[in-house]
Amino acid sequence: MSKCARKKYIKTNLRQMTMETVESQHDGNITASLTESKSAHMQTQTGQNSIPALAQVATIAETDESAESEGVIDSHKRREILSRRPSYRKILNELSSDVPGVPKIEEEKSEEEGTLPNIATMAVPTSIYQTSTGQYIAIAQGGTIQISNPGSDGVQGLQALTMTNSGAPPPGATIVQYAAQSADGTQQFFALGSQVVVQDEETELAPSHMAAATGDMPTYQIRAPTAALPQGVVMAASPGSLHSPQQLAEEATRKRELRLMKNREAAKECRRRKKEYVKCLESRVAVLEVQNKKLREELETLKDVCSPKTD
DNA sequence: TCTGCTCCCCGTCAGCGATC
DNA sequence: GATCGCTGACGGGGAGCAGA
Repeated sequence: MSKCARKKYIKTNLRQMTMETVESQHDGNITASLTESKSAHMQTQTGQNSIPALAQVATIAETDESAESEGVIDSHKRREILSRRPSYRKILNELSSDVPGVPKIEEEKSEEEGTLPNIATMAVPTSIYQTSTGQYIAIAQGGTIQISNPGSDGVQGLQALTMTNSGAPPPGATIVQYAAQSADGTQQFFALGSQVVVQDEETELAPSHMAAATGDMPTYQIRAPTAALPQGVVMAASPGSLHSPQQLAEEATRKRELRLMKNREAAKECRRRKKEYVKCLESRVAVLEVQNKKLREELETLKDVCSPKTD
């Protein structure tokens, strides 16, 4: 079995174990199964195959080749099970409602709702981008660009937010390069062609991390000297206006790029939630272990008190 | 220094459920 | 029924580490 295949097979088995764990949680057997799962997971992370849980997986993976084919056969069934699994947020919130002290994952107020009411009318279908440092850049109607720093780290040096189309990009495709902080302290966008996005005059010039701290977000304007509409923004063509096959192809490419971009962001968010979920479960395990220990001690104490003394 | 392994992160695809 | 968001699965790449 190749390294990659073995790795995936182990992953799959671990995942199956985790799934059983989650299901058993819903049945109320939280502590034991969770602990098992956690230990299995942690053991795998450390690569120590002498520990029982991993040894079990390793045995499956390395000595029982027939299990692999069975695993392939069962993959559809497993997939069916997995596909019905509720989201992490859902599971966590269910757990939270059962047990006080477990923080809930907040329903995210989407940036679209909160800060960008006009996004729906914008040409760029997804108007919120995130830089590699977590900054959110939103393009609002009229070419206004908003930058939001979720953290307090501020922006150091040059960052690039580049959106390109794989293959041959259609004319008009958005290419945005974001220079977060230039040497002279100003912030600029470089959009398609030679357009420069400059800070809105009405906005007070403030460091981005300050803006994040105060909630004030600087706004930016795409300066397009020759066009009424900012050319760095891809305007959505109405279906009726698409005639030639080339235009249709461009539209399809644009849609695909948009979908990929959205999915990319969704995957990031999903992974973030998953991490949060796992952290929460781990902290719960810790709490329950302490609780369990206390109860055992209490039991022993009661036993000592109640049992008749023997010589 | 090189090689192999493991872990982690990311982008993409596929499939499902929810919503319109 | 179409669209959208979410998430598991998959494959790739980089970083760190241990052994040759």
